[in-house]
Amino acid sequence: MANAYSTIDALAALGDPTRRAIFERLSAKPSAVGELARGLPVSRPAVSQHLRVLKQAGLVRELPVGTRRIYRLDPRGIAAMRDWLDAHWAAALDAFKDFADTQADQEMPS
Amino acid sequence: MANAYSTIDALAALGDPTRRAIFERLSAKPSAVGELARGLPVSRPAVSQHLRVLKQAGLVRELPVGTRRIYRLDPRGIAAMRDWLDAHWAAALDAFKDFADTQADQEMPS
DNA sequence: CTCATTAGTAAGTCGTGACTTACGGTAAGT
DNA sequence: ACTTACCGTAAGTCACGACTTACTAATGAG
Repeated sequence: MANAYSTIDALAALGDPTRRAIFERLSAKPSAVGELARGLPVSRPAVSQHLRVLKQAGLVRELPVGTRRIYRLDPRGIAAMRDWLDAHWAAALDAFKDFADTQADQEMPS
Repeated sequence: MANAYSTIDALAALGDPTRRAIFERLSAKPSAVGELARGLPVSRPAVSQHLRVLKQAGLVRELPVGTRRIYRLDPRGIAAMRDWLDAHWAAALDAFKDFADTQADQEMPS
């Protein structure tokens, strides 16, 4: 089943600051692993491991070109996260409305 | 400065699975700490600590009622995350377009 | 056919943070 | 005033994961 753009994995992946940095750099420009590592305070293998996590989370796609692997963001993973956020945002608004009504009922029973 | 609805903190906060569970329960219904803990596989102090992180991330608001503290989601924190995602999503699309053009130029120089 | 460049993997270290139990503090009920 | 219920904080433990330094593999150039 590998990855199905599950928001769960995406949020866990972006929980790490280094992965967020990689994510932001890729949003500005698709890049190879070494290129990313040169602009970050971690080693190249570390970047490689982070990219694997991001890929499994459905946030990143890779395409090999020669001996290099160009990584770019996967809009589908981002869209899945946004849908998840929107759903809970809407649910929270509804739930708070019900909650407020209940409170009002308790304080003004009639 | 406390919290300013920074997406950075919000993503880090939702990176933890227990905090995501709390977040989802609060989206369905504002709840007190003990009520949340009763439905989760962790102790009440653990829930308390998670709620503090969520609050500092701008994702949650609390209102004291008697000896209890009712927690509910803060739409502003969610909106900040969504804006961040949308910005990077748009940037990624533009960057990929430029990237594709560059690739085409390199393969068909004229 | 080397040699150089790029990148993923293995193995091991180490700090962080997610948990626990114990405690103190506040509000409501009797 | 005493008890009960609810909650945050302190302190300490422990596992996980984010790093590192090897090593191996694959592609391109000379």
